[in-house]
Amino acid sequence: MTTSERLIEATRELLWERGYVGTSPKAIQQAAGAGQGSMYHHFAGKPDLALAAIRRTAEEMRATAEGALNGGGSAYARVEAYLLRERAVLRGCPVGRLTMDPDVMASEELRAPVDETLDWLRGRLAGIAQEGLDSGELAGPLDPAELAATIVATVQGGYVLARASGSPAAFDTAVRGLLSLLSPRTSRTS
Amino acid sequence: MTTSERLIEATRELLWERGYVGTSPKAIQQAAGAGQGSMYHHFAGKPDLALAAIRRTAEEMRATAEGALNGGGSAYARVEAYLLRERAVLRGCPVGRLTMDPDVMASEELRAPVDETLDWLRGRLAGIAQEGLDSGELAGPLDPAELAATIVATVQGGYVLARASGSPAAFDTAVRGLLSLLSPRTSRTS
DNA sequence: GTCTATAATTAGATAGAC
DNA sequence: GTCTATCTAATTATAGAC
Repeated sequence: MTTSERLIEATRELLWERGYVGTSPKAIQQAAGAGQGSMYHHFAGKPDLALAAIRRTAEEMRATAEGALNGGGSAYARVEAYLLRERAVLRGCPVGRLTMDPDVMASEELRAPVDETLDWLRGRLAGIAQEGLDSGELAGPLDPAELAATIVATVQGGYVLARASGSPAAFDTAVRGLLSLLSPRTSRTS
Repeated sequence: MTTSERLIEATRELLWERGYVGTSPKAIQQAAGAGQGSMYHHFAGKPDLALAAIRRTAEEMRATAEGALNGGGSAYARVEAYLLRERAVLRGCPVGRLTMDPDVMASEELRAPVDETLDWLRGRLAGIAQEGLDSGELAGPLDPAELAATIVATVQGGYVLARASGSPAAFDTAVRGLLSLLSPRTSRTS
């Protein structure tokens, strides 16, 4: 792996673990096994390096989500596959956690990949929800965009609950609750 | 307000805005209008002051939630009141955001109030969900604890979506989606 | 209780040799 | 491309006068 690659990968790990504010150039250099001069040769500074790292992480998250969402089956089955896919729950979402980073949110450039990724995910899920409504698998009145936002929010919030309690169980519990609400297999009408 | 009070309040604001890692003693002192000696006289250091601030914020969040949840009406109405209560959405949850702070999560003492608050909230909502199930307002099979976790997760994740997009709208969208799923007023059976 | 030194360490770079 | 100074400011305190 090239030095530039190692710097980006080290930054990705540290951003995930400690966030932007909590990640120092020195820590990046040590994790990457690169000197100061090397880092500043390849990147203009911490924001520039973070941008490269965030873009790559965003791309990876998108690819991972797409892998679960295009697996075929009913709309419900695809959403379920997305919700139940394996996750490093206690590490949190490497993209979503950046929204709690003041310096990332303050930078138009750094926030853009975060926004675009979550926005893409919502759109993708809304499309699937729409299919479910069209086929009658999901019975309205339900708004596809609202459902999609609820699904993404449950996942992002599931990470919060899991980290707070120190156990992945809380994430799973939230997801199971959502799946019960979405489940087309059982009547829940009062 | 006493100096000690001003230090705690300033710390609460800064923890909400910038997190623990992003908040320096100097910034706290300036915001509180207190000198270094003053801060270290009243508190042992940054962790000690943060603990006082986090405990107070946790207590406040609990009181605010309780205010919405004990408003009377049906189970659905109380959950709705909680979900639709006014929030500084773009600021995020002052308790939930701490779960993304590595130094807070690494400290048993600092994490405890965060864990306890979200745990209390889940329990409180589970009780209300149970009432809804008992009265037939909500039709099973739904697990009260799962529903509660989904509700809290949707709120916590709603903050993430809102901050990512730079607009409170995403929070509202996620909440409306959840309310539609919970709504007892309409048949959604396939 | 509050204030002003003082200080070791880190943050975030720049400069220039190799 | 990488390395070793060098640099200014911030971080997180401690010491001791007032």
